[in-house]
Amino acid sequence: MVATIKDVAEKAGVSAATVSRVLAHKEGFYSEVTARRVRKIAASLSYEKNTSAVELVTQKSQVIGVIISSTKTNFSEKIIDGIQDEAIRHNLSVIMLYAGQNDPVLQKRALQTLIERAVKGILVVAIQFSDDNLALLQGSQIPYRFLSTAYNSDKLPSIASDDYQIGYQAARYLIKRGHRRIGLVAMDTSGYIGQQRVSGYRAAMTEAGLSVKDGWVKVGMYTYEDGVSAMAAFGQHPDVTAIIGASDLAAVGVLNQAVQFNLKVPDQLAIMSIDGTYLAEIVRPQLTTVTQGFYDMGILGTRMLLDQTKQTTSQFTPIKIETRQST
Amino acid sequence: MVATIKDVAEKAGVSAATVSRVLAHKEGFYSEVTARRVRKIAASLSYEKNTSAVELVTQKSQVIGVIISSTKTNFSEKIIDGIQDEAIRHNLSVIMLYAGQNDPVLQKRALQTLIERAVKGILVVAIQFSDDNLALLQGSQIPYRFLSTAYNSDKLPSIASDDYQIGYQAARYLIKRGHRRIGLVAMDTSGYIGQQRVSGYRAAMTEAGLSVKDGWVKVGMYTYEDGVSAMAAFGQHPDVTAIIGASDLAAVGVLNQAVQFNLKVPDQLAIMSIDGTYLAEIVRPQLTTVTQGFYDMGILGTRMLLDQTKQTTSQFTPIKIETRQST
DNA sequence: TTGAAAGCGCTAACAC
DNA sequence: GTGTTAGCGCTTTCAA
Repeated sequence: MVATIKDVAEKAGVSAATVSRVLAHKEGFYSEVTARRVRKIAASLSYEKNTSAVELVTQKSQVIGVIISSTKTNFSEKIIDGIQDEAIRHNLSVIMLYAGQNDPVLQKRALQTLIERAVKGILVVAIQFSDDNLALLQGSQIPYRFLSTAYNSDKLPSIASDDYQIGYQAARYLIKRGHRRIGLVAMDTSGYIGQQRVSGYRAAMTEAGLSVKDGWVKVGMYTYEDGVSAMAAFGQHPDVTAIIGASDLAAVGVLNQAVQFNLKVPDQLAIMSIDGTYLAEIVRPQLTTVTQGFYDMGILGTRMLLDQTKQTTSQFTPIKIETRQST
Repeated sequence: MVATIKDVAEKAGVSAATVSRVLAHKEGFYSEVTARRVRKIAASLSYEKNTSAVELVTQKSQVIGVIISSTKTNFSEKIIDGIQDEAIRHNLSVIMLYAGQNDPVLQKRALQTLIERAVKGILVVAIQFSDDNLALLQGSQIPYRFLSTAYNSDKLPSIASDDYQIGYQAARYLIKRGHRRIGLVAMDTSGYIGQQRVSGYRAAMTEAGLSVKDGWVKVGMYTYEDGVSAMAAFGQHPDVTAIIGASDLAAVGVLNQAVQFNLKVPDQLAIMSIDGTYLAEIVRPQLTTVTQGFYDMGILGTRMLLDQTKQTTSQFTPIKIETRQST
């Protein structure tokens, strides 16, 4: 059997309360002498606090839960780094749960695990919840925040990039460089993010007096394969001179297929991507990107979770364009 | 306030015991009529079980904990997929905790979080624990298993690739293709894995009557940058005709630096990598790899965690060589 | 088929 | 400084 606080108390010749106080560092509630004895015995017994009991009686937890998708786009890592770093600063533990990309059952499972544990807050990374899971989350009384998933309404607190601006800035950047025929590929236009980006892109085109031909916008799910097949659809002699990939991975797909077609990048075809993960830097040519502030999303999200007063305010983290070799 | 079992019981006009039985699906302990009423009221109150209380009283948990490193080599993802899939099959929840790569403090923090929660089992992925953390884990009475981290001794249950074989097979593959001067790069020889791989590599060389020159083995920490600088150290006119990278990422570093030197891959320099993640397939030329069975490690690790009888048996998952364009 | 009661391990008044 | 006591929300005998 695992040692309990009682075992320690008994062996140390004190009450459980005293042990509790010593182990919780409640300064000034015990003498150094007892403290030392208690600590020694606790260690010798391999005593570990039973968190279930602690949380049950204190009615609070020092844990924040993060729900992430097992997505193939790889930016979550940076968001998580941000969350971790900020959580450590506040002396909180972070537990992460996987939920499939668009699987309501897995989402619910992850969510429920967190709610039942009454975590201090929930961060949902890059996942769009189904309606009933959203209701479950909202009914739970637990502070939450969506990272990198803007919902259509401002009623849901989220931290993300301004996806309209992403589309707009990317297109504008290419237009400024002389491109007039620009493709946008692998975007999931069934979601808000994709819709916003396409809108931004269209706005930039229109603003420059350019029209968008049918076929220039190719939808997908941000994957590598979507990039490949989009480029394949454009063919060996694409009628665009530049393509924006919906993610770094998708852009690499475009790039590889373009090379396959013997197209010189960036001379015959410019490629730009969205995200700005390490991938953009390790492929050749390196990809010019609209880089998102993922790390900051993690930091900010964690901070806001703890600051109840700001619960419903959504926020954008800044984006920036990093010029590399592909444009 | 959040609704408790008592609230539900009261409103349903039954005892807490009955509510508990209904909600835990203890067949045959209640009538369908009460069950229906209880369920309806529970839902209307947004009642959620308090897991702390459940675990406190039942003394067990349906959760397995996974400790992962925030490493830059990116294979953990597949291991985690395996863990998830197998866990779902057993109706278990999985929570993941980050621990820095080699930071005993973060390791301890993660470990403690898990131990205090009395999880059903702990899986440690790609992390080498410090001695005291190892002691902490072993003293906890919780089943555990190391994935992709073989320890020097067979006393610690682990599931990993046979790293000696990885080094041996990789070198042998290249030797068979006619290479006689082969480099090995970015391996961390302060750890067991790196040591084993180097031994295997040396054995294959010796077996073929080849000697290993000073400078052919360059150490590192499996990173992209290590690959780059190793290749830089070999220079524009390397005295090897093939290089084995310690990870896919490291091999990409080698590749990029080689291309920078205007070396044709694979004609002037063959490159091979270890891991076999998606990276190897999306770079050009695609990398020939010693592919590890990461997904299977996850599956197997989870399964063995639950099967106490096999607790201390270590096991290897098979490796295979996938020929691609870089050799 | 249901209820009463005990108790899991811990913390936090409150008393001394 | 330290002990006593009550009770967090739940499950599980035991009794009815």
